[in-house]
Amino acid sequence: MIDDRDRKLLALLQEDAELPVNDMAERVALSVSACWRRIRRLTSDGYILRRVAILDRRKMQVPTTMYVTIRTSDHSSNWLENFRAAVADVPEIVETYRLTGNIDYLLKVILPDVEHWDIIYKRLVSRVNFFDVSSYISMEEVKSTGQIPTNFV
Amino acid sequence: MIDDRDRKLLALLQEDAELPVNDMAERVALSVSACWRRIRRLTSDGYILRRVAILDRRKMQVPTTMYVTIRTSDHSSNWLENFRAAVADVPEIVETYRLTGNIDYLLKVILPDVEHWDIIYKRLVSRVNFFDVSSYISMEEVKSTGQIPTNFV
DNA sequence: TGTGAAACTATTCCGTT
DNA sequence: AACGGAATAGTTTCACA
Repeated sequence: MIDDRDRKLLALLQEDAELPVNDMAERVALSVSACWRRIRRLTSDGYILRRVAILDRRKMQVPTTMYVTIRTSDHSSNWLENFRAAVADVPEIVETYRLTGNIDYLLKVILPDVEHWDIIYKRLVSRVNFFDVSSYISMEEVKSTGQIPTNFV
Repeated sequence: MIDDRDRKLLALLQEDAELPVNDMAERVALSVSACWRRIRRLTSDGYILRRVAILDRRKMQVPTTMYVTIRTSDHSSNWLENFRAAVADVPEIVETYRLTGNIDYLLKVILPDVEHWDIIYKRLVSRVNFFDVSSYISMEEVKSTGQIPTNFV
């Protein structure tokens, strides 16, 4: 189990994984070694999965976000496997969820521009059959914390 | 502008931001100093925004993902400001996009369990008026790379 | 562009509570 | 079991060739 200090450390690391242990130790009122041991434990216990760099979408020339809802009439495991493989092969599709309700799948797609979706779309439908594919362009990112909630009010 | 080596470095850093410069240098066939200078440039030019820790959702007791579509009949800037503030105040809402088409907003919500959505829902509707709120539970994360595409086939 | 030394950080060790 | 302090090991950073 983790305590409030651990939670605080995890929140800090979610914000900035480059903070020196020294600084983190100060923020949670611990010695460097105690703090370091906690971080090691949180890592080996699997709370911290990895540390990654966040890149600038505009700089990387992929500023466009689209969401795509998918409905299928074929609910066989064969179809799913096929779909899964197709989705895995397209780097522009960064997230895919199977949902409850009248939408079967939701894709998040990251693209250089809206027109590029057509290429991806064609690549998908050439490999998988769909009953319905509806796409929504993101006009504005109102909120985006890459962080999971660590505390609850 | 960035070249193929830069692109490779960025891809590596997106995968694992803890790699020592030494290792990265080997992977792109560069000297440590040359590689280090590239990384510094990529950072100061804003390609690399920051480095963050990725936490385990299950370990953190928030395994549930929901997507919520929102439609409003009030398109005033006042409503938007109100909505934006409400969304900002809820840590469980990790992403919010304004979309084209018949869905106005799409929320991604991270929760301890499905039941918890009711609490969030009540908190939202107490502050903002909605025309329609539809929620979809994620049954399965089919794909999720926290990475933006760095190269195109 | 590369070398190597200085500066900074992470990590381990050990005695204490 | 977990802490703090001190010693050690490893990386990053940068001046200079």
